[in-house]
Amino acid sequence: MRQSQLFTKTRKEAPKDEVSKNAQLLIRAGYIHKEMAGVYSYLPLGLRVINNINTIIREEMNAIGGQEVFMSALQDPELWKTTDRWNDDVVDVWFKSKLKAGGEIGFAWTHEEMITRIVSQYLRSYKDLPLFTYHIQNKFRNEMRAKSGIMRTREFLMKDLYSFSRTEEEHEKFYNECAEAYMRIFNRLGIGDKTYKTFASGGAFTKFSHEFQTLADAGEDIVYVNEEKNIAVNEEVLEEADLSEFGVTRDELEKQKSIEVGNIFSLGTKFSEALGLNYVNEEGEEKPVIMGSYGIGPARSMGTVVELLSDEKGIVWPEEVAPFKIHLVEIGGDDEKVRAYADDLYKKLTTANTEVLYDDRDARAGEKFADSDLIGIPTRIVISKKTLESGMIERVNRKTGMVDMVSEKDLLS
RNA sequence: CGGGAUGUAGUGUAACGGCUAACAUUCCCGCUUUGGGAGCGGGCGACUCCGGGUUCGAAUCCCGGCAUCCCGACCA
Repeated sequence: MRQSQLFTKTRKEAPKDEVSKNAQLLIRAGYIHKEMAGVYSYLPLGLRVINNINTIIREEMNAIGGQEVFMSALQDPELWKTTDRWNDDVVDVWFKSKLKAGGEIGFAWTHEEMITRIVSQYLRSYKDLPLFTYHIQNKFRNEMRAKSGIMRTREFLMKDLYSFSRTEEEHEKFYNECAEAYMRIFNRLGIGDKTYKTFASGGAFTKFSHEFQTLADAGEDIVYVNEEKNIAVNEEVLEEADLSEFGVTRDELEKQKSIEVGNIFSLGTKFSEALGLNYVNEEGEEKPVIMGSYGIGPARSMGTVVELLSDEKGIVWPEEVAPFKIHLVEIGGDDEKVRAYADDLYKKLTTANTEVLYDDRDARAGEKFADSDLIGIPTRIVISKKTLESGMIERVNRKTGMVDMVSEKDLLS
């Protein structure tokens, strides 16, 4: 798209009420807008990033058999009463409202109850299993304190997948496949080398659950890591008895700050029993379905990428996440030849289906370069009188700062 | 929810209880400039968060509310 038509603009200074690096950079570059504490809107650049992240998540979830649905945000109190999770004393993050017609309504903070009821409408036989459903949708949580920019908000996008299995073995198999898919996702997001599948306490049905923790100074969580052994555990399972199961000792672990970018856990039959989600097995007996729940926050992941990969000049997006692949910057655009060439190149690139942001603004080079660094598109292409005279095109790598000259033909191929 | 702090043009900052609320930036106009947020001139933009109070006089002091941030608690 042409940058002259992009309605957002960059700013030199971040609002004083933003302290976190992710929000400061994302606001300065025009990716997001803060509505109020813990509530952010996504602007054109930001939405493109979120969509890219969601695409990665979808591809990986589909690859392990996930079926995408889209569940409503508005929640039926009666449904939640069956699991005793409507009660404010049990769940303290509810946003609730009254219906004009009478009665109450809730805003979804998770979807176990809803998906279980939906699936129960269709699932009868062992032949229907296993089944994996997921959706990407807004969650609402009435947090006591929002903080850390887009990392901990009251309204946020979440991908949650729910698995339905016949046996523990079947459940375990998918659980592990999903964990592997999660690591592929974080690798593609560019934060894989800092992200650990972390042991956490399990709950009623399994001894352990897992969090995906990305080591970062901005993190709110604490994990204990052994990078060589590729093992991380959270505080809940720091007992020696647990640690010996993982093959580490306490003094081999280093305490580090981290961001929880995902989590997976076994639900056992808690929801299936509460909501009557049973299937008939080969012997004709009715059995409760074994469930699992698997979450990733796309917006929190976006914030984590910014926290980890930005530098003093601005954001540095990984290839797959970036809002555009190429930032085409023309300088000296009052020269008709430069303008015409840049226009033409823009046309060729977009025709070739390359996502390109074209800085066609009537601005000086310094301002354009500063903005380009701040916005953080991986590859910058510079067109100027100089490049025109050389017959080559200047290409700058945002991450490394490396500059090379390429021919138009090589660029387009 | 406990503790602390802060609310002034879009943004960042200033202003002793006292003149028309100042400066920078953004934005608009003109000239100049043109490879790292250029320069000069002119201009637009503020019920100083809201409501009370004290005072001859309040951005400034007091009370209440609201909002935002930080620390803690909390956080499937």
